[in-house]
Parts: sequence; C-alpha cells; structure tokens
Amino acid sequence: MAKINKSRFIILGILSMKPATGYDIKKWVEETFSFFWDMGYGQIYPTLQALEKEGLVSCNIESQDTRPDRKVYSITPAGSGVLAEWLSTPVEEEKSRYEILVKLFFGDKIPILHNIKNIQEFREKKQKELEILENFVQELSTKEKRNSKMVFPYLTILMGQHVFKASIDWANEAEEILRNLEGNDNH
Amino acid sequence: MAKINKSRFIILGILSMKPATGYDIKKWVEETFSFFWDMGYGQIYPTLQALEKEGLVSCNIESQDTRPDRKVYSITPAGSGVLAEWLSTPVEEEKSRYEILVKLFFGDKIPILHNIKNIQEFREKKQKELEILENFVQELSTKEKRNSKMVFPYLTILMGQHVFKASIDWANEAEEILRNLEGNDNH
DNA sequence: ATGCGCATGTAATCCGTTACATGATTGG
DNA sequence: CCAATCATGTAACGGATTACATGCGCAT
Repeated sequence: MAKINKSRFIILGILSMKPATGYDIKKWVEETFSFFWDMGYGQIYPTLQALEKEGLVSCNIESQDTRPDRKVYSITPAGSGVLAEWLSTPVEEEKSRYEILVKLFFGDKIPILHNIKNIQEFREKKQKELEILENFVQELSTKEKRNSKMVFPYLTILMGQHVFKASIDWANEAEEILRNLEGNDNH
Repeated sequence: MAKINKSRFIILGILSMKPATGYDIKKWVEETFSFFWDMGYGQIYPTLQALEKEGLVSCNIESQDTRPDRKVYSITPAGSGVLAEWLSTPVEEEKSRYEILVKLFFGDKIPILHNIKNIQEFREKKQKELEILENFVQELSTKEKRNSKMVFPYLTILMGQHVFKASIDWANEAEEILRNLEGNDNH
C-alpha cells in the first residue's frame, strides 16, 4: 500500500477553523506550524484541487480586478468526517532524520574543532527557535492554557519547549566533552 | 537547485569505516542508526551504483556459488574527500514533522480521551526507544565514552537520551493537563 | 526604482517507499 | 516444514521541492 499524503489533513484542519485561500494556508502554516510542519505552494494548490474533486472541500471564487481571483475554500461535512477520523487514528512511526547526528557520528574523520562548530551552530538555531516559542506562550493567558480549546495549541508549544531545551542541554554537554578531548589529544 | 541526496553521505561514511555490500549497509543502518536515520534497499543499491559511476566508491566482486555474488564496495580517495567536505559543512535547516503535534493542535475536534490515548501511545514508543539507547550506553566503557573515537557514537546516543526523555516528560505533563480538562468540562 | 505583499498556478525533477522478482542454506 | 538469513536488484508510484510564469498596488 502506498504512502498517504498527510499534508491534506493539515489543510483540512486549517479549513476546519475558517475558510481560506491557498495563500492564506501557506501563511498560516509558516506562522503557526513552522516548528513542526511545513508546506510549499507546489503542494498546497494541487492538494486543494484534489480535495475539491473528492468533495472534502468546496470552493467559492471572489472576483478581484487587479489581482488573481481569490479562491476561498471551505471544509464540507464529508471533509470534517475524514479529518476527525484521521485525528483519532494512532500516530504512525515517525522516521526522524537528524543530520547533525550523522555528521557527528563520523566526526573522527574531520578536525574536532569542525565538530564543535557544527554543535555550536545547532545550539544557536535551537535557542532562536526556543525564544520564538517563549513569546508565543506569554501571549496565552493562564486561563487559555488550561481551559478553553486553546489548550491544544498550548500543548504543542509545550512540546517544542521541552525538545528545544533538551537539544540545547545536549549541545552544551557535547561541546564540553569534545573540548576536553581536544585538550588531551592535541597538546 | 535541486535537493541533494543526503543518504549518499551516510553510505560513504559507513564505507569509510570498512568495505561493505549493500546488504551489510542496510543492516548497519538498522542496528546503529535506526533512531536517527533509515534507508531501504530501493535507495541503497541505486545509490551505490551512482557513487561508483562518480568514482567515489569502487566495487570488488566476490563470486559465490549458491548465492548472488557479493559486491563489496570500498570508498576511494575521491570519496573520502567528498565525505570530509560534507561533514564540515553546516547542518541544513531540518524540517521536522511531528504528526502527534498536528493531531493535538486540532484536538478540539475529537473527544479528549482520544487525544489522551494518542499521547499515551506516543509516550510508550519513546520509552521503548529510550530503553534501547540505555542498553547501548551501558555497553560503552567510561573510557570509550570520553576518549577514543567512540566518543562520537556516544554523543549521538546522548542526544537520543535527552530528546526521548524530553518527549516522555512532555507526554506526562500533557496527559495531566488534559485529564484535568476532562474532569472539569464533562462532569 | 526597488522590493514586498497579494494571488494564482504548472512542470520538472528528485527523494524515498513499496511491491515485485529470485533462490539456496541453515536452524528450530 | 517453515522462517530467517544471505544477497541481488528493478519498476512503479507517490511525496515534496524548486524553478518557472504572471502581474498589480503600495510603501520606501
């Protein structure tokens, strides 16, 4: 059985909150999902067309004079059903690929300082990502965090905080271990 | 500029340790890299052929009577150069995709208990993965962890421990938050 | 003038998975 | 007798990225 496109469900999910154009969806994904999902136009527009053919979304065209017409998509009852079903099925095995770990695994092939530099850059990226999340969290009131439906977005941010902090902790430890190695071996 | 195949570098890396067949490489990846990389035969064999054409690996055929000939690949000096260069370049932006977070983000569309179940299953998977890593760590002596070239494999495992623990911690917190919600809203 | 935001999409290409195809040996 | 291990690969397909194509309005 072939692999199933998951991006279609993210699109359905976004449309379940409010109708949107392909352009809107792209912005939404960038602003809200960027740390755990991403999609380009080359995926969004064809997927919207496919979803429409399948009757999972409907399209309402708003004419505009000076720009391409806005194609505003809405989720249909059938679409809501498919979405709810997917949301209830267990998460598939996720095959994560950590390029940093591959590079580090073969780190004995290059100077230790190169490895340290890779780790430092990795840590800096994670620190920036963590800061962005901290800002998000501050915008949510305590009530929203634990009570309304905003609890779900909050939980995703919470995961990001945990994972980014873990990455930063690791980077600090790893860098120290390599610095000691460097001191012992090269001098 | 098209996307560059990174699996080729993993293959080069493995061959830089010792010559191997496609079959060997698959086993290696499964046993040693499984938590941060994966590859199937459909990728390995064609990639090996491509690498040979580019002169980055060479092939030595060992005839066998009862089985297909073993094609033992070795890395060439050119291959070592390409590998070292890649290892020294900064890690590219990693686009991670957490299916669990997508599902949770839209969690208000389904019963809370479904979300809790998803979180529990997620935690159980991470716990199993963590246990496997703990076994690996115990096999490495303290000296190896901090001194020889085995420090690099050790650092990758260390990352795994940090990230898996963070995921488990998050799952515990998230479950508790949802359990409280369930108690308040439904009764 | 230059670039950004709005707004659509297609085509080429590559990456990766899955299914298919073959077949002997060994251990339980 | 059945499953696992060894050992090779190809073909078809689907997923995702990148490059290409168009074009106005507005702010700097």
